[in-house]
Formats: sequence, structure tokens, C-alpha cells
Amino acid sequence: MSKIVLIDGHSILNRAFYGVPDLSNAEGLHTNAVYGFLNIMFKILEEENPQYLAVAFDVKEPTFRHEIYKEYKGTRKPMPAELHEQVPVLKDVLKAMGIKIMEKPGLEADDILGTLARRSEKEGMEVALISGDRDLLQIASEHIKIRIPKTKGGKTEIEDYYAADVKARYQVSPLQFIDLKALMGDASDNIPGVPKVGEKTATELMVQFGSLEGIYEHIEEVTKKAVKESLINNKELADLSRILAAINVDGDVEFSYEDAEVHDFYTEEAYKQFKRLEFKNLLSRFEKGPLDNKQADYFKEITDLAQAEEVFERALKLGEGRHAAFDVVEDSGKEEDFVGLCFALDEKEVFFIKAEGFLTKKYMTDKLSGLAGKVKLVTYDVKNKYAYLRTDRTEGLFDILIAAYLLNPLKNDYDPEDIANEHLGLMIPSRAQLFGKERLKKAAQDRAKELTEYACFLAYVEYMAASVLEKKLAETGMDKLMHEIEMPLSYVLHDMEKEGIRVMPEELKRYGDALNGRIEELETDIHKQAGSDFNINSPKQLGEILFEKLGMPGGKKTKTGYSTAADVLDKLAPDYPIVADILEYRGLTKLKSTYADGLAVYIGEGNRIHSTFNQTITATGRISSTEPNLQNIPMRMELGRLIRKVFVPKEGFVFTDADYSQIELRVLAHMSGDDQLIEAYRMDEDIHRITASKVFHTPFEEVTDLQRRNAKAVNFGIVYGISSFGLSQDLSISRKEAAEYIEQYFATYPGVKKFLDKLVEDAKKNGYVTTMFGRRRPVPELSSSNFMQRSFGERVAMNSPIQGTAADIIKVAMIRVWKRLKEENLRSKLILQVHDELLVETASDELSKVEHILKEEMRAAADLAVVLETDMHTGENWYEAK
DNA sequence: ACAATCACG
DNA sequence: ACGTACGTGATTGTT
Repeated sequence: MSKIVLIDGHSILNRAFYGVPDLSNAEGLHTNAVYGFLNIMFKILEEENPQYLAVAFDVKEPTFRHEIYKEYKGTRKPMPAELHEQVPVLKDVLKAMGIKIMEKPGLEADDILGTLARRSEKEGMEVALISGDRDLLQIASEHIKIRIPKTKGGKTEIEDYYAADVKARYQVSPLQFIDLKALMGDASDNIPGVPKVGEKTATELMVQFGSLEGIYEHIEEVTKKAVKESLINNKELADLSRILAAINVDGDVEFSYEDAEVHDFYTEEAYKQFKRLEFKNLLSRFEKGPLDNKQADYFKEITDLAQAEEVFERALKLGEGRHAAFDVVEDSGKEEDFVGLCFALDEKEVFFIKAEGFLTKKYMTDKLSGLAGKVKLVTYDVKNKYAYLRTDRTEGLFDILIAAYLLNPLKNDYDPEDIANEHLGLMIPSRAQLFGKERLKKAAQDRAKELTEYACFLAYVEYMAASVLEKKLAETGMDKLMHEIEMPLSYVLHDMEKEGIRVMPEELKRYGDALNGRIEELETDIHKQAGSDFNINSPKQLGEILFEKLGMPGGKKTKTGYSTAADVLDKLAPDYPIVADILEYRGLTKLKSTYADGLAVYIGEGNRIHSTFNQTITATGRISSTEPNLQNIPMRMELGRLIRKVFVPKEGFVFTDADYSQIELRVLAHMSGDDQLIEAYRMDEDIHRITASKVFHTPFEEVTDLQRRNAKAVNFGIVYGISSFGLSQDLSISRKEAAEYIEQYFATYPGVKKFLDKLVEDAKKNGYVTTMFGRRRPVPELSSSNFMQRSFGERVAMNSPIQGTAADIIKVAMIRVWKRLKEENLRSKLILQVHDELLVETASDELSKVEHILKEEMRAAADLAVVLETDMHTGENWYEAK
């Protein structure tokens, strides 16, 4: 028996739009609805495996039913622009895939679908009709299944309705469903219905009388008086609604099953569309990309020494303007199980040098290191290659991962296959495919073959992408940033990771145990006060206890229930002792789990912790730290801050910690060129106090603590992309007052106001903002029609150049400090960066040199209109040094 | 996988 | 009328 799938185009697109979070491609085109539509469609196709498929759309001209209804209630709500622009895109994609689109002026999609469903059923087919709204339930039969996708928490679940299911769910047959709908109406479908009759009453009436006609024949038997009256007074409306609600199943629809036959949708044209829309998940459905398969003929596996020698020899002789690409293959991603080295000398010669026999890891490492500095070498994720590439000379290196990040720092992933896709228009098999579950099932030989192929693709992509990315960096003015900052930094970060930081495990343990005592005490106390045992760490349970059982004021705040965030509890703490205990409990368990216990698992050789510093994560250009995150070790509260005492230098060393003093505000002063702000910094006095003095027209000496605190908050606010709401929240003042502060601030520093306005203006014009060093951040939110999104975009446009420039500066400082330490043959090592702070493990006898270097190089990292001051401390542990 | 919370700059 | 300060990562609980 053959089967046909019919899709209600607009309705599913609409569902997808609201069910899938906002996505847009590089052009700024919104794509979430199309993406969601395709996902639903593919899911259905997999489940149904039909012979025929067609998608129906409404045409723009008002249809018959709309015409009638207009007289009553005007037109439908217009679609949001973000959805509207996706309609033609979806149609293009479907056309590209060769999928039959049905639309006809004067017929609604419902009518086309209904007509076709009935016709197909008569032909003896099974029908699956996919729609987002329940209108089509009236079409359900034994052979026509209505499928309604629901997005629940990111997952798509589909409700299926045959005729019997409709009856089970709504107590009426599909045919009766029309009358039901006529009675109750449907706002989304512009069916007025009978006033006073909702779903419940309508169902009761239908069950009792069987049809609309039946109801009016027995109108006297209707028990509810108000309903009865409404029915009598609105008979015309009911009849009209009946017409509106009924789907035309006998429409004049031309349709050839031949056109709708399911075939291979993964065409060249569709591939292009998917690529343009950046649907990388969906691209994997294309078994092979447009990459010439003959390419694989150029891939060669090398297993003997002579051949390997020849390859390295040839690499060494590469002329000016040429480059080689290499990568390292490790079976499970660990250095121990090195499998081989892949190498691309040109696009037609890609080698995989397998680690066996004479071709040892050491041999290859030596050879590769020998090329460094002599040949331009390209790779992916260079920071993790320095173990094989023993050089800190980064001038000849090019990392396609970093390049791809610079070109668009907003992405979550920059897998080699993504880069191949985006910058080369190539499909390569993904590492996930190769290294996933599938691999285990395969015979060892096949695995080796795939491994070789993957490795070669990798080197090939690196080779090809390098020139493309290099060109794009030059075009976007980021070539200097790449070569003079990011590439050298990659080595510094590698070195910092390798060095690690020493901790005292026993002290850490003792700290954790001390916390534990108090935590247990608080736990029993809280349970006693609450009158029952519950999980204090569960916001859900906690919310119920506080706001229901104990009846505290403060109601709902989050989507899922009560907010129990600290700022909410802070307000309750003075009146309820239990809340104060909960806050203390929270603080202590945080310290215990994240820091005491959390850090302990990362302690390695020599009691050192080796964090990972990520160079391609943040939108602004900062680095981030993971496993463990050493950039969020407690500082603000004394109890937490104590944990810094377990971070200690090795024997004979001390810690020297230097941090920039208000680097972001100084960057703002420089970038805005505001005379007043620059002048304020030249005074070399407390900047917040000066600001307070100017903003509140108070003599410097007479500024109160409150005034200073407010001025400081405004200074912060400016850097974050000021909004009166945000400031009012921070200072617990009214929005009006906050707005006045801001106004006063701008009156004091008019250059800052001008600068911020210009940032937003330029961002709107260009679609991106840049730092002093040319780093870009796209701001797609600025073109959103959503007020909140757009406002966010404006704040981003104001904040990113400031935060990003500060990030650039400290990166430069890191490189300079690192170089000086090396050039002067010091044993002291840069081991940590915390955004505006550098930590050096300093040999005791080198202390004065290190202090000098830090101060000098951090200051010289950028030439600003104001001086880059640093605060520096030395100590026997991180607590003392900070 | 995601939301809530909270640690840092 | 909307409903937020900017940038991160880890842990815990819930789905």
C-alpha cells in the first residue's frame, strides 16, 4: 500500500518559528523557522517512509473565507518580519530539493490538503497530514492520520490522530469537529464562534445534540439560559462560523502524483541552499559534498622511512609564498596513542605518515620541529600541537582555528569540518562520525583506512583553508591581530598550561572539611525551621517551602516557578532567620563543591593544576579558562578568598600578581577622547571620587561615600552599555533617578556620550564593532525587530569595543612579559591570566626584575592617552599576592 | 540538554 | 508595553 505525506506549509513553518530559538546566518537572514521546518519534515519522512510528498501553502490573495470574515473582524495579525522573510526561503529550499509545492489562489492550504487527502484515500493510499493546528482534525479518517508536532523543551513530539483518536480526545467525530469549532470559534483561524460558548460548552452541546443543526432543532432543551440566548441571538454567526470552519474537501486542485514522488532530495542545489543558510547539522545528510571524490586518490599513506624522508625534504624546499599543512592524529585524542602525522604539501599531495617501525613519534616530532621557522606551517588548534612542534617561533605558523574564530567569534564550534564547509564549501567526514560509536563496530582494517582518510582530509582542509582565511583576515583588517597577537599568544597559553599552578592538597582538604562542619549544622537547622526535610539545593523544593509552606512574599519570577536567587532572598533575610541560613548554606556549598572538591580532582604531578586556556571562545576576545576554571576563584568575600591560600609557588619562589587599574575605564577615556575623563586620569586620584565630584557638583574633598558608590556604579554601567533600568537595579533606586545620574554623567563627559552613540550608529551601519586592534564582533541583534534583542545589540555595541580592547591589551602584555622573562633567561614563569591580572611564579632572587618587567611591559602594551597603571603585590600564596 | 544559581573580571 | 546591565564556567537538579 502506498502512502502520501502532506504538509501544511505555513502552519508548520509557524510552529517551527516559535519552537526554535532565533538563528541567523552570516547575511543576517533569520533561519530558525526554515531549520525547524526541515527538521520536522525529515523526522516525518523517516518515520513514514512515504512514496509521495507535497507541501501546501496559502497564497497571499485573500481567500473566500477570509473575505467573509473581514467584515467581522478585520484581517489576521501580521506575521513578524523575522518569520515573513523565511517564507520565500523555505519555498526556495523545497524547490531546490525537488519537493512538490502546492498553492492556488482562492484556496487555502487547508482546502488543498483536505481535497488531496480525500482523493488519495479514495485511491487507496494511507495519508499522513502534517499540520500545526487542529483545524485539520475534521479530515481524519481510518486512513487519514493527522499529525500535529509539538515542541516540548527543544524536542519535537508528534500527536497522531486517526478518526478514533479525535473521538477519544474531543468526544466528537471528525465531522462533528466542524460544528464544534463553529460553536467555540477559533481566534487564530479567524472563526468568530458563538459568544459565551467555549470548548467545554461546545463539547457538551455536541455530545448531547450531535450537530449544529441538531442543537437548533432542540434549542429549547438547552439548559443553560445564557448559552441558549446567545445561540438564538447569534444563529447567523453560528452558520457563518460553520462555513468558515468547514474545510473544502472537493476543491479544484490539479495534482499529479508523479510530481510528488519521493526521490533523492540531496541535490547540488539543495546543498548550496543549506550551506548558505548554515544548516550544518542538516548538511550531514548529504552523503557526499561537491568535493571531487577523485581527491581521495591524492591521499597517500606512508609507512617507510625513505618515503617519509622524502616528504620532509620536499617540505623543506617549499619556495616563497608556499606553505605546508600538518596535523597530528591521536586515536582517542591523547598524546599517548599517537597514530601518525598527516601532511599536505599542495592540494594534490596529502600524506599520512603512520607511526610504526622507524617512523616513531620522536622521529616525526624532530622532523616537524626542524621545519618550524623555515617553512610556513599551517595547522588546526596550534596550541595543542606545540608538543610535536617544539618551537616558540610563531611567525611562520598559521592556525585555521584561530583564524576562523577571529572572522566570526560568535560561533560555538569551529570544527575542521565546519571550517571546510563555511570557508571552502566542502563536505568532509566529521570526526564525530569516525570516532563515534560506529568506529567500534568496524573491523580494525576499515578503521585504519578511515583514519587515514580523515587525517588526509584534515591536512587538506588546513592547507586549502589557510590561503582563504589569510585573505579574509587581510580584507577585514585582522591580519596583524592574527600574526602579532593571537599566534604568539597561542604559545604563551600553551606554556602557561604546561606550567600549571601549585596547590597544597592537604590545605585544600582541610578547608573543605571545615566548610562541611558548618554545612551540616546549617542543614539540620534549616530543616528544623522549615518543619520538614527537603533538598535545599533544589530551587523547586526551596521555592515551595519558602513561598507556599512558609508563605513568604515574593511570588513568581522565573519560567519554571519561584525565583530563589540571592537578590530575592536578600530582601527576605532580615525578616526570616531561615532565609539567612539558606544564604549561608548556599555560599558554603558553593565553595565546597566548586572549589574545595572541584579543584581537588585536577591536582596532578607535583601538586600542580593545569587549567586549559581557551583562545577561541568569547565574543569579545577575552580568553577563558576551563577544567578547572581558574578565572573565577573567590575574591570578593573573605571566606571564599581564603581558598587562595592553597595556591602556592614552588620552593624558592614567590607569587607576583599585577593587575591593571581600571583598564576598561582607561580604554574608554582613550577611545572616546573625552577631555574631561582623560584629565581626570591625569590627576592620578581616585577616579570614582573625581567622577562623583564632577557629576554631583561637589568639591572633591566633600564627596560622600554614597556619592562615590553611585559614581562607581555609573562608571561600570557605562562600560556595560548603560541603561537606566540596569543602573536602577544595581543601585536599588528608581529608574528616573538612574536616568538622571546617566544624564549628569553624560553632561560631565560629553565625549563619552558622543563616542557611545557613534559605536551604536556604526554598528548598525556595518553590522559589527571593532576594538582598537581591529578585532571584530558582529552584532546581528541590532537588526532584530524585537525591542529587547535590539536593545541588547546596542549594549553589546557599546561594551564589546571596550572589553575587547582591554582584552587585546592584556594579550599584548602577556606576550611581552613572557618574552622578557625568556630573553632575560629568568626561571620565573607567567602562569595565570585573569582578564586584567597576571600572575607570575617568581624565583625569589628574580623578584625585583620580575616586578620591573611586569610594570614596564604591562604599561607599554598599548599607547593610550592615559597611563596604564598597575597594582602589584608579592606573597607566599595567591591570597597574599592579590 | 537545559535552567537556575553563583563564582570571577 | 516590552523587561535588561557586559563577558565567562562549574555545579546541581530537573526533564
